[in-house]
Amino acid sequence: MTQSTARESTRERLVAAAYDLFDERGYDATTVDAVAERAGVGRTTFFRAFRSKDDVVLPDHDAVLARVGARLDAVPSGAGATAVATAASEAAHLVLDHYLTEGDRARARYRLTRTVPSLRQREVAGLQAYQRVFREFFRGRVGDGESGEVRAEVLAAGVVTAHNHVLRRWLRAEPGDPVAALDRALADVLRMFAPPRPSRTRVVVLETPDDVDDLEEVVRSVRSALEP
Amino acid sequence: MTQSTARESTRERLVAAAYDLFDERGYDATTVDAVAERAGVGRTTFFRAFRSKDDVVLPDHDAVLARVGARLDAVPSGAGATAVATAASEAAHLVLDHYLTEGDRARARYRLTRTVPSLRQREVAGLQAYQRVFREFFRGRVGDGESGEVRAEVLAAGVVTAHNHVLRRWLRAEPGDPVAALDRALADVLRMFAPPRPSRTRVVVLETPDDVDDLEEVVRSVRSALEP
DNA sequence: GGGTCACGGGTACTGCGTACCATGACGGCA
DNA sequence: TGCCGTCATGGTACGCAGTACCCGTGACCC
Repeated sequence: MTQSTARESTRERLVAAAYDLFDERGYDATTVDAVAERAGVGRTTFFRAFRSKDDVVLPDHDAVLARVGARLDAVPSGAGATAVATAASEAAHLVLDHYLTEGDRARARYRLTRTVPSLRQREVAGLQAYQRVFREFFRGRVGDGESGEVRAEVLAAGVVTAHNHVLRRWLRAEPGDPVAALDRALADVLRMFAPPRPSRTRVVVLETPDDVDDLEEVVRSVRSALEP
Repeated sequence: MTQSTARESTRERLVAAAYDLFDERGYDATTVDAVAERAGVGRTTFFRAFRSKDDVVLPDHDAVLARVGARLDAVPSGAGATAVATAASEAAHLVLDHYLTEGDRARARYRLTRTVPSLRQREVAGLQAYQRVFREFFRGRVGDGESGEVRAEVLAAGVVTAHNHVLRRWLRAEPGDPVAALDRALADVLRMFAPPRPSRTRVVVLETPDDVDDLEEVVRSVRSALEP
């Protein structure tokens, strides 16, 4: 084995361990130490393979952003939701080549050539699920001291990340209905990015009389939410 | 003195100490301990006044996000590109006004007299990538019945991104006049949220005879739009 | 055999953010 | 006047991300 192959193996083991733990405990509850321990390597090795914990989910981030932006730039003004969803899907697929390892890439290419049409149909509806992912991600993180880069790039990278994770699980060829597998993977993504603690804080803007009426509804909902 | 006033005073002292230290050492080199010490309060008090170190320069974050959402919710589903773009621009300016008021106050009090590390190149490139992504997200959702919540989510991400970018650029000011650097950063953000150029692409559905009649009208309007 | 080099491991450190507990000031109350 | 609840504050300890530095190991070359 050459050195580069050995390093790739270590990196792959870290990725597998990380995603396993993300599935089990969620992203925030997964520590770097746990990832390194499960991968059977030291903590230092982890930070040599990845610049940060986020880097496991968002490798080579800048290149990804550039490619996504270039693909989206090709969408003409006034295009409908389907065109945008297709572009997002294609952009995500575009970066899969950058994300997946050699072995996964071969499998991905093989499967995508046969299943991309149906996948795209699925994506058009699935984009709304991704929006939920983003919403949940933001709810738990915006303004809570997360680094600015994470906040800034969630929108652009979130779709790629979710897509990546979904396809990564999907391409593992789970037996059974692939659509059901995709749904399970999506559920895993939602759980992975769920906020650590549900917020009991509600922000209400009062500018019009209707806002006051809405406030009463908010009060009721909060009150009921606080009931055991 | 009431308690709320005393707490406000503490908060103000913390803000003053923080910007003092940001001025002297830069944002990253300023620790929370140093801010608390200079303000003459304990570390715990700092985290009671601000949820995080970022919160010192990103105050009232949730409220601002709510205002953005409220503004965008006022746009009816199916509104045209101009209405959405206008709402987005107004919401962006609303947020920027809020934050830049804080910034102006601090800027008036504390001059950035020291040169701190210059803006990293990847941040400059990143802003352009965000610009494309956000614009495309908006463009794809215009008129397709998406809820205002989705638009709010997207623009909130953009606003947070943009504002954070401005502040980072400011706090890590480039060599030269910090005020001019801030103005340039602001100009970038405002340009980022400027309404996109009017589309020259029209999607026409032909299902009834009336549609054909409409096509002629479309042709005329496009033709006139193409006139200089 | 010895030197080099890439890689992994270990250790200690800084800093952010949280949890928990003690304290002292303030105000109500008997 | 003295007791007591409340609350802002401060101190301490902890967890975790990320960095710096040093050391061990094994492959490779001269």
